Amino acid sequence: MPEQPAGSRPTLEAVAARAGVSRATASRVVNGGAGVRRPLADKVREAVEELGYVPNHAARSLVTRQSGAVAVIIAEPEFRIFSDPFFEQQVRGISRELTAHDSQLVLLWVEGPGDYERIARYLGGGHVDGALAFSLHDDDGLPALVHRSKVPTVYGGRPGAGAAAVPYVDCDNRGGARTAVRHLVGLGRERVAHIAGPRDQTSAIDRADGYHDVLFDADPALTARGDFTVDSGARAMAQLLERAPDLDAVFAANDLMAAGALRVLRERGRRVPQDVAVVGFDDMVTVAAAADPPLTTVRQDVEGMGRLMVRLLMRVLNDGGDRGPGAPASVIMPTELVRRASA
Amino acid sequence: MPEQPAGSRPTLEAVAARAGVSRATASRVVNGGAGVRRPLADKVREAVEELGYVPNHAARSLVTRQSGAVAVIIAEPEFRIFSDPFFEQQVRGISRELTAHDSQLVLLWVEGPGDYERIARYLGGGHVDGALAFSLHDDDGLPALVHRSKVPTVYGGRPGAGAAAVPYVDCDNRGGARTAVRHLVGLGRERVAHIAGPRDQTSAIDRADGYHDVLFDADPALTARGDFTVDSGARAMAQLLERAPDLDAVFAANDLMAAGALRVLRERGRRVPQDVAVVGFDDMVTVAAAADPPLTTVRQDVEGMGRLMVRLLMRVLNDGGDRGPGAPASVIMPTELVRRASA
DNA sequence: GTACGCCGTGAGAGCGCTTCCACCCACTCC
DNA sequence: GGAGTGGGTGGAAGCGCTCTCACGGCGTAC
Repeated sequence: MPEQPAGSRPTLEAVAARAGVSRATASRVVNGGAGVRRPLADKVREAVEELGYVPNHAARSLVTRQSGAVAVIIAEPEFRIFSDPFFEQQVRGISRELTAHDSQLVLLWVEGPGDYERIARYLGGGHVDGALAFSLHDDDGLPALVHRSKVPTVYGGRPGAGAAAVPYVDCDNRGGARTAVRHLVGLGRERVAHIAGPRDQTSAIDRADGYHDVLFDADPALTARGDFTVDSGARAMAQLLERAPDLDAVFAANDLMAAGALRVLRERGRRVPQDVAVVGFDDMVTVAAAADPPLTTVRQDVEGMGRLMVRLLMRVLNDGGDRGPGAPASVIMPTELVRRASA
Repeated sequence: MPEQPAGSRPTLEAVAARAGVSRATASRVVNGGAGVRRPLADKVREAVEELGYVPNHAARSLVTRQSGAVAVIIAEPEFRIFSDPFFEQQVRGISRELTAHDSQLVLLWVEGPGDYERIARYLGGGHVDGALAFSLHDDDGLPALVHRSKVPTVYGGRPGAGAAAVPYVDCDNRGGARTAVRHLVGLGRERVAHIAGPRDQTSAIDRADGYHDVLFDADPALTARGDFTVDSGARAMAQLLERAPDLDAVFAANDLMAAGALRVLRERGRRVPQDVAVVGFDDMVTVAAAADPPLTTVRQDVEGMGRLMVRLLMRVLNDGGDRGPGAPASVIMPTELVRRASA
């Protein structure tokens, strides 16, 4: 039965009094108990239990100068955000790992460049110990801004060439693309087309590079560009069909565009996979498995990437500013080809 | 050119010194400046600017006993989380509105019932001023737990009968369903089937109720149940076709199940909408518009619901514990029928 | 011309916690 | 047996902020 003054939570002071020790000792026990003799420590823990003591985060944070929170900066352009469970899985991974590190997740949703000022102020305000951000377009100003705020940050996805050398976590876009294209070639396809993503996104670039790694002398007519949306995939497919009616396979830089391609192929009477084999990328749950026919695609462990981002950040945070053995290396995660009916 | 001791951020003290006023006055200006004469206030603001002063949140929070943060509790079962941009939009709306209220968004991802303990401790710890949660299944223990923590909370989605009377924001599931079914009837359809959602989710129940509002004497053979996934929709459709081969329309309780239904109808050679008209619910971007044929569906303003949740919470927070004119009423938002090709 | 009141300002206490430092008490070593 | 050592403990100083309260100066009313 707690016996503090009603309406307010018990303080360390109260715990100390009840345990018959000083506040200093009580504090030590609450924070792990190193250097406190057993019987005393037990008495304190008992008092904590009885009083239902929960440390006041603000007070602790005030003196330790640590917030115990990490900002997750979301700045995806709308078209991607709304149509992509990707984000969700990644945040889930981040959340899980953060919990394991006793840290809180503060979500910062960026409403376009006009909002950067606010983000900068927030980060500069010392509300969070570190930040996790996602790389977008090459010309985005966010990374520079985050960098200036001095808050340790780890990126999801390889930042564009413009950005400074920052730790990031990405999947092996290029290798995954190679696997996809090799699979198509292994199926005996001889005219493998590529529906590429936006020029200014590293994931799209890397996937296109993977395509060219395998098909280094590919006919330029076999490549069309989309913007990662279903419609753009459909348009690209239509273009390709016009430019190269003899194509017998398509590697799309993501599942959404592959779905668009599938639609156009069906409309034009091309059978998948008999006439044209199709491979996507991402293994987006709602899209790939639900497509008709179900999509063969390249899977990446998005949740795992989220977790890894947190681990990397924690390492940076623990190394402190001492720059340890250099900034922690970035991590590239493997991908996996998921075979379904489309190729 | 800031002139504080290197490495540490300027404090109010520094601002006050530079402006030649007391810390108290500086504080007043920083917090709106009420009751401070113009010239002094200007001097303080100038000092703030020059020093690049940002208030220390922990210190402020320690004395005001307010965190300026709101928890968003996510506890969806996996199947839904992964396949539903719903969550994303809602969080986006919440984030936007929270920003407008100068509050931070702390994301609490619940990893199943075993994780409730942690959530309770966090909420009880006074880290947040309020919470936003989503109602799930009737038998979920979370609402009770949140309620016990005394943290003011607003729900997204009408909580089940078991929950106490809590403020919530929901869309007009029942009315939307009525509109959908009336549309089908208006098209001249005479055998309108329903693919219902899980029994223990209020949204599914309300949508089924809407169906029965219009078709109060509907043939029970015309209703099959799914669990809001694509596959379950397909299974339900197959069942319906078997039980009532003469059906000429289907109202599915969500778009995912409608997509599953579409697939089965196509496989069985039923033309949509000529033979069977199909209406979904939610207007899920990736699903409804991308379906073949594009899905006629009921749209709800998910982002708007998110924003409303925040406004409701802010009202509760501002009314304080004084219980004002009773707990704020819940809000039901209108829905809208989006006509595409499937009906 | 004096008394009263009010508004604007500053001094200072204190929010709950961590942590430095001094102290004390074994215990060991000469 | 006395001095030195070291680990365990408590006292107390802040961390940076808000807010109460006392004070001083000016305006108004009598």
